[in-house]
Amino acid sequence: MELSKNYIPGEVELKWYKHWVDSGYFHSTPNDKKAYTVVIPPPNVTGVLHMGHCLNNTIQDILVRRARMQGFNPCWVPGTDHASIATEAKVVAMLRERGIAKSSLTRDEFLGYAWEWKEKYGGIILQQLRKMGCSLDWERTSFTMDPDYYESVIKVFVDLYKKGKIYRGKRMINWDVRAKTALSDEEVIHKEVAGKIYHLRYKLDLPGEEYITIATVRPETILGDSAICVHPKDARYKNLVGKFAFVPLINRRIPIIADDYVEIEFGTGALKVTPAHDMNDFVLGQKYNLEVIDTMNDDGTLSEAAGLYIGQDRIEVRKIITKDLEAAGNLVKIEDYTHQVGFSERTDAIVEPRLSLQWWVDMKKLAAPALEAVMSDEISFHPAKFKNLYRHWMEGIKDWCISRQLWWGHRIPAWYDEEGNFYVAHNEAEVNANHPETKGKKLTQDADCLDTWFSSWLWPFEVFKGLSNPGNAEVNYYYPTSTLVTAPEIIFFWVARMIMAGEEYMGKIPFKDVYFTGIVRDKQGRKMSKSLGNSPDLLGLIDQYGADAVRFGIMIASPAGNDLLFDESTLEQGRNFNNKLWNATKLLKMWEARQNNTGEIAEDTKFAMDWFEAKLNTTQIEVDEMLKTFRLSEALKTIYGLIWDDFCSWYLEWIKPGFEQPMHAGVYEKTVEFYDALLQLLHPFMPFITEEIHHTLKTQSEDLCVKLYTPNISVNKEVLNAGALLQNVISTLRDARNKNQIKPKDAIELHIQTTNNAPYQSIQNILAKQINASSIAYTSSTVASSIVVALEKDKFYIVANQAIDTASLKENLLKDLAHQQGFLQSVDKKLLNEKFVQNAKPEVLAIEQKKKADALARIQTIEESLAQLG
RNA sequence: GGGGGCAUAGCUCAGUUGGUUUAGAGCAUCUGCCUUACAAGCAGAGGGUCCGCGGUUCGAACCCGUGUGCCCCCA
Repeated sequence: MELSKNYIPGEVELKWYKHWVDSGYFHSTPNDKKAYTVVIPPPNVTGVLHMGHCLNNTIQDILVRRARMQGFNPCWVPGTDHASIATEAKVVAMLRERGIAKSSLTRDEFLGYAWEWKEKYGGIILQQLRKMGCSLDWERTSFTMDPDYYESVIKVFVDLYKKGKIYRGKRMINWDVRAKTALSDEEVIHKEVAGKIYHLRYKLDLPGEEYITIATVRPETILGDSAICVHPKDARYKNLVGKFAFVPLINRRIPIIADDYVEIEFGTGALKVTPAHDMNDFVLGQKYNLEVIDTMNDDGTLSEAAGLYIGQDRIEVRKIITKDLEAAGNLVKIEDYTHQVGFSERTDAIVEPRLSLQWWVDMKKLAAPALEAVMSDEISFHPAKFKNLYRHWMEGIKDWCISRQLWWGHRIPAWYDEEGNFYVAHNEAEVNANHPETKGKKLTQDADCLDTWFSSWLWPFEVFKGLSNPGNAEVNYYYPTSTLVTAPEIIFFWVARMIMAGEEYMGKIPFKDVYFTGIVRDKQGRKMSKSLGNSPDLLGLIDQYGADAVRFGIMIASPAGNDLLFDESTLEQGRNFNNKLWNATKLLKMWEARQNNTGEIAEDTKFAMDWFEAKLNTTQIEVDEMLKTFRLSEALKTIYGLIWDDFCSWYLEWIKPGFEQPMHAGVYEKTVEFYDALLQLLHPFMPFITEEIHHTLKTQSEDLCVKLYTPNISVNKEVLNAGALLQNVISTLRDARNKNQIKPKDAIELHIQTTNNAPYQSIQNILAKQINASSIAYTSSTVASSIVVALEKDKFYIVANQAIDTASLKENLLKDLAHQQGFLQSVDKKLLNEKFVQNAKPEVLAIEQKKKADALARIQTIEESLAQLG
């Protein structure tokens, strides 16, 4: 078989992915093996694959493929999230392009368009995951708005309401006065605006004409003031705390309170507190039990509660009230002031903070067991540093606002009668059944949807219908899942809440390990984002480098627990690695065609085989350990080094027959076995090329994808050390050749002066081949006219047909000598320190003594060599 | 404002309970090689105030304090 010059990934990837899926390798059903379950963090249904997904899903695929090869029954569940806000925004934008306003549609008409959109674009991201090689069980593809899933979300809402864990309450939200809807933070665009800051004085409730002056950018909101706040350490106001002041124009008497929230330096250091119209003021209001006076209607005009200017728009009122304040003598001064103002993404109206009735989940009780699960390591976080963060958040947890003023999502199962009473139930019929007084009355369902995360927190069990079909065989088998791989920024949004839901509804934690990936940044460390345009086109990269190379590139640059600085050069490194693997394959195929079965295997070839076997075994153990502790990047680096350096650069060169010489069949067979083992180790990281080469090497009875992996745990340490010595000698002698400008083609004669010939004799042929020596001899005395090299306690004399550069030889030896002497000094410093000798552990002492002996021996060797040079 | 994290070679990172030959790897750089698998390669080399300061200890990259710089989350 003729193999191409370079490895070409495209067709190979398509071929094997299809084969794996057709063979049913990715589909799991419960059996007597141990389950290894992973649920994908469901990407937004309208999303397209970006670098974050690439990293996240590569990691999951590595874990899942590895589990498959270890004999688990792995199940990796794919799916998508309906992503209410993001999707609704896209649908609204699409409609706008077609000239259709959302406000002109009924709810059902709008949802019709949304579903149409979902059907059209919803599958794209799942197709892209196939290109990456992800071994997902496609027969289990789930969606957070599948009919069963939808029902389960409603069920959970009703259940939590019944348990008293869901309630209705007022909350500060971003209000769009034009669209008359709440906005999520993501929908508010902050712009810098040149405005004014107004200094206003409030008369104090004290004898005489005393005032306190505050600064505000929104003077019209003073009508909703319920306190003035100063910093407790502010000397100017210390004696006013606990006194009262009057709101100008309406003369409401409000307290002066102290809180270190106030910045002393800002404005006058006195803050007017308007709990109904400012986020931070609302918090202060709750803390100090202040009155909440909502002075604004939903269209931005002032309400009855304002007392003045009722029905006029707040922007107009700002102008009028300024004049009235001036007339009343309350206006101290107006200054120019540039500040951030929020605008509605959709209507461009200035967003007003406003109180609104919302649905809430009472988190305190849900959080307690979820906190305990992580603190006790029942669930392990990797890296563990996220435990602290998690604890801090869970201990100060706030209630969760779950209602959203959107149509795309799970509609809140609450019905209102015309008197404003509300009833929570699965459907209207159930409301009537539970509350007979509602029969015949007009009931209206709550118009809002639930927060997307209120459905995603059920993901780990509802993908197995754990709620819609409780106790079914699948959920019993696959739940709890094994490992969750996700981004740290959703530790609270998603991870914490899944733990709560798991405990609440399954009575069990949802996963045992959570691996937090880093954030993908560009070379300059900037987060990848659409607006910066620094997000590369992933599919383009796969086309250019191949999926394996992309997986390699992203993993090699992902230190565990750190962000990933994406740089295309690592993909290039991945492509080069593909090519290296390909070339090694070509070499083996060449040897296969030129085998010879006669005669004994040479001593040094046997040594090479023993050495590589030991190296392979010991590295497999290391890699296992790294993968167990989720150090995936290190594991890949280790495998990369094992293949490139140990296997290709050392081992293959050591066993390589002379020019046009045959390869011993026994050696060939063993080498193919080694290579296959390497491919297997690498397979979870680079599945396509490894499968391809596995089958190129020879006719296989099974695919690598499902081949069981059993590492050999016995390691021959002695042969490992002998190999390391050989490598060291080869490198040192090659260096000496280089430094003396001996051309690679020129052969040398080598004389070794040592007290122990044995270690060299078994590897003599390898040594000769690797340093291009025509002969190797042993000597007990110095060799004249040679290049002398000192290594460990031995000396090597290189005789070459070449003038010897004594000066540079001497320089090298002197440098080495200085180093050894410095080292000896540092060891002596310890050994001559009585306290060290008294306190150090005996084994540490022994090590230091050995270091000293070694250093002395080496110094002697170097000095002898120097003496010889004269 | 509250909380968390990080700082080791030009870059990205390892460095386990403080002692493992006066700190290791990959990439990049430099030198020499078109050597019969591979120039997308081979062989070799250089490169460090372990962020600053102070402390604990016989001994600190590692532990403690402090300063500086960067990053993230929440409001």
